Amino acid sequence: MSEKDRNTEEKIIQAAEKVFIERGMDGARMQQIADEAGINKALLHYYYRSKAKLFAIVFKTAFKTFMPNLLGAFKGDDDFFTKLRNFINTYLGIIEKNPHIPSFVLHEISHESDRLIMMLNELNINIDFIFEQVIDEIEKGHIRPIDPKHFFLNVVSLCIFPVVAKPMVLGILFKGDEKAYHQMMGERKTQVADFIIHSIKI
Amino acid sequence: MSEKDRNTEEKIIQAAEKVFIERGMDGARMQQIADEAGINKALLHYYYRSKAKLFAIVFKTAFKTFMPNLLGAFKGDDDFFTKLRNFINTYLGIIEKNPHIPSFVLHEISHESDRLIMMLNELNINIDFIFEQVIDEIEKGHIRPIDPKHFFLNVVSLCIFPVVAKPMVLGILFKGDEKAYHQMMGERKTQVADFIIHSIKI
DNA sequence: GTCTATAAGGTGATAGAC
DNA sequence: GTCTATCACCTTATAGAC
Repeated sequence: MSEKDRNTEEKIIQAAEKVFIERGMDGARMQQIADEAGINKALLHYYYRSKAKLFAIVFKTAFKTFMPNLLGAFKGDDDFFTKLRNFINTYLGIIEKNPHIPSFVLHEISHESDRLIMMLNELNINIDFIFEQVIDEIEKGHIRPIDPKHFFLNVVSLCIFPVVAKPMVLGILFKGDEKAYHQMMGERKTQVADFIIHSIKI
Repeated sequence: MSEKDRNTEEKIIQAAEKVFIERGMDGARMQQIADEAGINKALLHYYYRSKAKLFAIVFKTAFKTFMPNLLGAFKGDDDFFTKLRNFINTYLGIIEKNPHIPSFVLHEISHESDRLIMMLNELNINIDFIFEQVIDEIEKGHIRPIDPKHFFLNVVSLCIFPVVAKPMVLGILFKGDEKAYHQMMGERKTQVADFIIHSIKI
């Protein structure tokens, strides 16, 4: 594969990412992707046979970003609360750098539960060990009794929702003030962790 | 307006709601809406001139469902915690009955922040009085110090996210078991309220 | 590998008969 | 009001020259 090829491939993927994430599969246009990449439609099909194939590549990458292997934060011998803070810090950091990924993934996957199940199997995600840690902490009397599934769902909800609903949050909570919104999002790492820990710590 | 008109109009709107909410503006097809309504495309355009106009009607209704006037839960003389529980109960109840509305609204609005701002102005939403109540409760020593905006955002996140991310939650937390997912969602009213109140109550 | 031109099929919207 | 037929346009995808 020549240098030129790699550059063009790269340019196409980057353009495709931008357009697909901005407009979704149905709203995206091959023409716009070509324009964004500085080439023409024919070349797009030369490299990636169809819109569907190109989308699949973009989606897969986005999915891995949305669902990174950050469960590692819960491995190791740290204090449970430390691990929790690490998880939240890492995840909010990723989301901060890729703020449009969550809504893209959630929207596109809402019609295609089959693909989701395949991807989940592929990534071999298993979070049972987190549930076990929660139960362990309850038994040790470190945290109050709480259903581990609700607990985990709460953590993730508090991290992801504010970016998925950015337009609403921006409009209602900040009356359109982008700067205020970003400042609030910056505070979120500590705010979310504090909120959760206050809720569960005995 | 004759009885027949009203029935056809009604049928069209219901069909449009189903298709638009399922596939989004870009993914929806007038043909599918016509089929769903048991009529043909021409009649669709006879009643509602264009796809855009029909979509606007559906979206507006969905938006009002997504953002109902449930701030009323925070008015009145009840205990703050009672009001909070009422808010969560009411909102989760609405979401339970319209589980596809949130992701539809959030997705469609992500490209059209102009329309959003207009709608928000139209609905004249003002939640400052909730922030004041939070500050009041802090000063009275009923709840710990917390930024009211973060607090409110947390409440809403915990309510909405689990339905927006249903496919993910279903796949990861419940390995595809729909029944288990619905049972969990049923527990959510008390779980969310308890989680929040544990976090803020002194 | 990259381009222009064009095919092939779909989609929103309208004309016109009933 | 409701239908069939059709237009005009758009979009993906390919053919073929360079």
